[in-house]
Amino acid sequence: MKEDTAPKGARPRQQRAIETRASLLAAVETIVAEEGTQAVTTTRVASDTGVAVGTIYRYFADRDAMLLAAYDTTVARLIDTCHAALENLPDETPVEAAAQHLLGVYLEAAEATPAHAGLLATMRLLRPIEVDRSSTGDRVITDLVAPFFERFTREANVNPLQLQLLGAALGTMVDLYLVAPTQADRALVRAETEAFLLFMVERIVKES
Amino acid sequence: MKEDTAPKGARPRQQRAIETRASLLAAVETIVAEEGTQAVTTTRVASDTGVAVGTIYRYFADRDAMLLAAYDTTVARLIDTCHAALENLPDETPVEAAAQHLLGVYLEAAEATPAHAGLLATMRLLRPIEVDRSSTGDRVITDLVAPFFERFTREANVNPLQLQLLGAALGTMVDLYLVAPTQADRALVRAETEAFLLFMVERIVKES
DNA sequence: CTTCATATATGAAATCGTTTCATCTTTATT
DNA sequence: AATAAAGATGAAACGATTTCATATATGAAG
Repeated sequence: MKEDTAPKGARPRQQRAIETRASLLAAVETIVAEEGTQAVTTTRVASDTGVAVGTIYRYFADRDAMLLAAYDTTVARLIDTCHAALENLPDETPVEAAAQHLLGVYLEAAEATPAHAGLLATMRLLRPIEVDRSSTGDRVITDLVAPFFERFTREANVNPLQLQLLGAALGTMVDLYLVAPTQADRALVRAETEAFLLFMVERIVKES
Repeated sequence: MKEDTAPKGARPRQQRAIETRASLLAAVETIVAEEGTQAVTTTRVASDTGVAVGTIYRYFADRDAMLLAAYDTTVARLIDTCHAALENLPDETPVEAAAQHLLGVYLEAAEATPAHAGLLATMRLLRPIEVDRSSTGDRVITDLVAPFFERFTREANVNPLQLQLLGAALGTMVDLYLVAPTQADRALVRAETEAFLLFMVERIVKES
């Protein structure tokens, strides 16, 4: 009996499908970087990648889901870079120095990701802040900031709300850093961001 | 000779037009508050207000412009409330106390504005951060934060970038405050926000 | 109070983007 | 080589945005 075809949300099983999915996300990232989120239309993504429009819907429930997936994969790549850079830190590094190092690495990685600001803004609109204490919409918090504090403050049970606050504020500061037109502006934003980060680190560590 | 009709971007001249424009913006705010930005469609706004769809385009260039205008007017109202509350502060009030007071007033006003978070997120997407040192997209910075520091730090020429940084970070913190589910969460977010504000005030004042 | 220029409003139709779905092709397995 | 499941297709349905030719309302001038 010829049953139904593969379910909608199925993870790709064939190599071909994995490549298709990746090319879709890459196209989204490129378009966002060059022309902004509004230029990301299903027809545009389809023609840029050479697939049919219908194909997009085999990988994402709708356009919004595609944009969110693009944010997640882009940021996941960025976070991997950060984690790799943190591996090299000696275990006895104090939290403050580690935080400064992490910020520097993140800023550098974000600079090399032109779609960063656009995808972040889109994510904020599509996944409005929710405080359910277990999952935030932003991978930067769950995958980078939270693990950082778990590693560097041993006995701590850091308040998730504080982490979200830190992550959200840092996010907007990074945005400003990325769009700063002159080198002097960048330096100023970076200095303020670093100061804020250290301020929050102290508050968080003090409470644990 | 029957020339062309009124230009597109013309400000309303008749009482009728002023009311129409206001009713459109009020409808947008209501829809955002109750069902989110995505529910704001031109047909929906038209039917909610009882005007024809075409009429919307006599007041706004397109749907995005309408949403941005809704943000601006909503926030302008909110800022007026804050300014009124600051009037009553004695002149000799120190900056720190004034800042705390301002924050409290703003949070209270934002709480009474259900469309706040939705419109803010939309504004961030539609008006990406630009650092041209003269105009930011966010009225909270230009109309509230900047005047505050001009009033409370006499000799200061505050760096606009610092103000943007402060405004952007505060904005995300206020978002978190508004969605905090429990009273305890709110209290925590508020305490952190206040601490951050005072931290920044000190940095800004110190440099002037 | 009539006229007339201009402001404001209308809504059907053009346009464009999203989404569905019946059908076709490819892949991997036997 | 046969076959079942995965993957891909693209025309068509749907829905939202936007335009525009036309109609009505307003207020100032006579």
